[in-house]
Amino acid sequence: MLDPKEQLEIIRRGAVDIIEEEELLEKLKEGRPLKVKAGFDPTAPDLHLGHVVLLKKLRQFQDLGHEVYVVIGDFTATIGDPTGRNETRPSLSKEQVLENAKTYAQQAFKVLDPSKTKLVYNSKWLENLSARDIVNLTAKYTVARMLEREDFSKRFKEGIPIYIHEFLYPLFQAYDSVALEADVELGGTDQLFNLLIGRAVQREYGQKPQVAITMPLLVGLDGVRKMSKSYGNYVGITEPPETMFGKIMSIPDDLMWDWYKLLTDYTESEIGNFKKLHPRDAKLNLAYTIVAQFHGEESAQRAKENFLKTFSKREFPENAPVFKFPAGTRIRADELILKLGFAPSKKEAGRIIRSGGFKINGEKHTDPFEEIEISGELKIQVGKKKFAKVIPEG
RNA sequence: GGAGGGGUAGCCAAGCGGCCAAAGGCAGGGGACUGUAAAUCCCCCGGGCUCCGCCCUUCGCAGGUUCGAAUCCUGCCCCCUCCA
Repeated sequence: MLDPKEQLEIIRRGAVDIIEEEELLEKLKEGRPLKVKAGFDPTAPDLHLGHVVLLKKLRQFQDLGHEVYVVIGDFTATIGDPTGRNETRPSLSKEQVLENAKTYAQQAFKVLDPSKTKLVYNSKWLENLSARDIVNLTAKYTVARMLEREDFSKRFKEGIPIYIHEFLYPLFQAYDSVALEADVELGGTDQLFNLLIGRAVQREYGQKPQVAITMPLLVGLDGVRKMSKSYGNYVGITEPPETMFGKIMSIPDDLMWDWYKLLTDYTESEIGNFKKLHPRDAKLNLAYTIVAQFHGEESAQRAKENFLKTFSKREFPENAPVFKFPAGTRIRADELILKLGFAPSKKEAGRIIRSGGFKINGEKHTDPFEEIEISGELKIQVGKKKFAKVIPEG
């Protein structure tokens, strides 16, 4: 194992807060593998680059010889984290949660080392708490302290309802730490409060408090809000290389340095060098690097070439999805677009066509009612990003 | 339990008997420009109809009054504020 100070150095990289660093150093000096915990909400079954920031840090811990506990919040998922906006989160069925958890693990192992990862479900211990246990747990924390949490206090002031069960969420998360006797808990900066409650509650249960480490929240494709599936500004880690590449290329320039820092292993000075490049080239490299992490160098290379051809040289992408229609089919333009799934309604398809966003074999067609005959291969383009090959069959 | 305020499209928010598929903003889509960046400009943004017009469904829910309702009345549900 590395020297504690060197370990600390690595751990500190990219982290926003380590509470308390002294304590962490102490724990590291004990020379044992630390129990490092991070929770994941299995409500949506897909991990995105936002999660990767955390996963990468966990991976570092593993590489330093520590033990990572991925806590699937299958129980807490049914409560819903009080983020304020997703209040009516549907509670998921058990099967659904397990299903999601499986995908989660699978995806998480693209970053984590499976042999050093313990996958645990918090229903295992939370489900068996009695009313008395819960009362005991809730007696460990005060309403005043709970209201310190920013979104609670804000909602409280603005008169937006706060349900009592929402107070339970952080307490249960804290209890996870008690159950696991966690040494360290990792989370996004939005988790700081919950992580701190974990410390307080562990102390109450006679345990040494965990060290809370927060990582920056990755800003999503829009360059404004944190990456989140519900904002649609995310890059899923299982998305095909081409899609990933394209999405990354569309982020605002300013954002790319954050991404470099949080999603790649480049050093500060290397990143500094990229800043001297044309922003487009720096971004191409970013996209390449990230895609390579999940799909390998080869796919990344292909995705890059595909990108350059399609968007710089405006060539039709050879790997466009293929749709087969019976030979000689005659279909109206707007209906075709709808069939290809490139518009949510015929009306919308019509609008796109009228405004010039529809091309067949590179030629604009602006009449939504045009009858298109499918006799040979047609290269269809809708908007800038949607491509399909339509070929006759039979 | 009492008094008052409010529920409008993905979100915010006008409208308060006809000209309302419903102003404006944001988000989103298409086009121009370009580096699928940003900024800017133009167009669009409930659905259907071969569509410069017509039809259907929408303004918390259910009824009612009207030739005509998002707008008025009744009941119900939900939210907020103050008081208890």
